[in-house]
Amino acid sequence: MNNNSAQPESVRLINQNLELESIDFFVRLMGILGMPRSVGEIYGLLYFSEKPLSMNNISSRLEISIGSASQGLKTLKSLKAVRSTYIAGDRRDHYLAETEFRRLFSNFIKDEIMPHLESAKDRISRMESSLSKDEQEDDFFLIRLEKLKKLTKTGSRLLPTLAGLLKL
Amino acid sequence: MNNNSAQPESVRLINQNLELESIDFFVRLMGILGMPRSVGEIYGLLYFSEKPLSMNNISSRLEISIGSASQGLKTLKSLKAVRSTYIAGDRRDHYLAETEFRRLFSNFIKDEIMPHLESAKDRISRMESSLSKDEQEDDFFLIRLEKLKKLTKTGSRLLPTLAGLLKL
DNA sequence: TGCAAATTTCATTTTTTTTTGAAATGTTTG
DNA sequence: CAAACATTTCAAAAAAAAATGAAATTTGCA
Repeated sequence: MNNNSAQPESVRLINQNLELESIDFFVRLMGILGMPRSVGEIYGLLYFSEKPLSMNNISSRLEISIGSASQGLKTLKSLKAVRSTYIAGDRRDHYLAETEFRRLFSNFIKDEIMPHLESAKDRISRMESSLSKDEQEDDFFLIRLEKLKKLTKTGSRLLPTLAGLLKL
Repeated sequence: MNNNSAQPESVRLINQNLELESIDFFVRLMGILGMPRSVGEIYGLLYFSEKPLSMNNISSRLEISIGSASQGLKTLKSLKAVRSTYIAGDRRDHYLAETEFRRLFSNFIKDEIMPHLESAKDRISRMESSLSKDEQEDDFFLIRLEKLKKLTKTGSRLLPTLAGLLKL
């Protein structure tokens, strides 16, 4: 069943080890960010690929289904971690890794974290309005609410700044 | 007297709404950090509890198994997000939320992120030594490796600092 | 010390997430 | 325009993660 028959493009020699280490590296990194394995695999493969790869090529090299490849590329595109490139005489899309981690993280924060922080603010408002008369006098509750507000405020200020600090 | 079923301690009125919003809040926050739901539930419950709660109390109020409660408290203890308190005349442990988010995040970074960064460094070394003669001359590979090194270096510098910036 | 309550552990079950694969849809070009 | 290829979508299968619950262990006190 080792029939990966049609590999039309790139019969170049590839540094198998580098590729495997890269995939491993990014599977873990993406894992920390809560992304599925396939997303890390695809990015890791593209990261050290000099030429753009087609979806088919990606899916056969990584031995993942084209469904997974399509889904994973969609995720990576939405994070702008990957971009597609035109290749003359080939109607397929070809993908390249975007290697500016700063932008990558900044998109991640914007897409995956900030929406939570926004809704957290509403939730805190609801907490405040649910306080009974007694609780409104009780420092215990007031202090804890204050801490939550500071947390979300500091978060919304700090996180978008954070990516900027990555001068990569 | 069988005290499994009833709540022996604290028959005080509890602000049900506040509690639910708090649990919701922390389930999501912990979720971002990759923690299971039960961990967020426990912390959310403790966060607005004026008195320390026993494990049994926690598990029955949240309707989770004591196994889950034990496991979740273990995680929270290891992050120092929770501490146990002695209560006279009661041999059970009682838990309180630790509300200094700064320390909480700093422990999270130390326990959950830094180890990955450490092993990333080894992985990058392996990548370097796997480069062929040709690749060692090829800027493409050298630049990408350089970027990975900068990423891990900046990460190990920035992340531990980050928690410190949270003046909460 | 011995016993019972409290807690931890961990094999099993349940739930959630991810992947697959095939059908539907979209796209290019002969 | 149609047929050939390329991509997306999504129900179902597979895999991974979390929760359960009961047995094992630990702890405190009578």
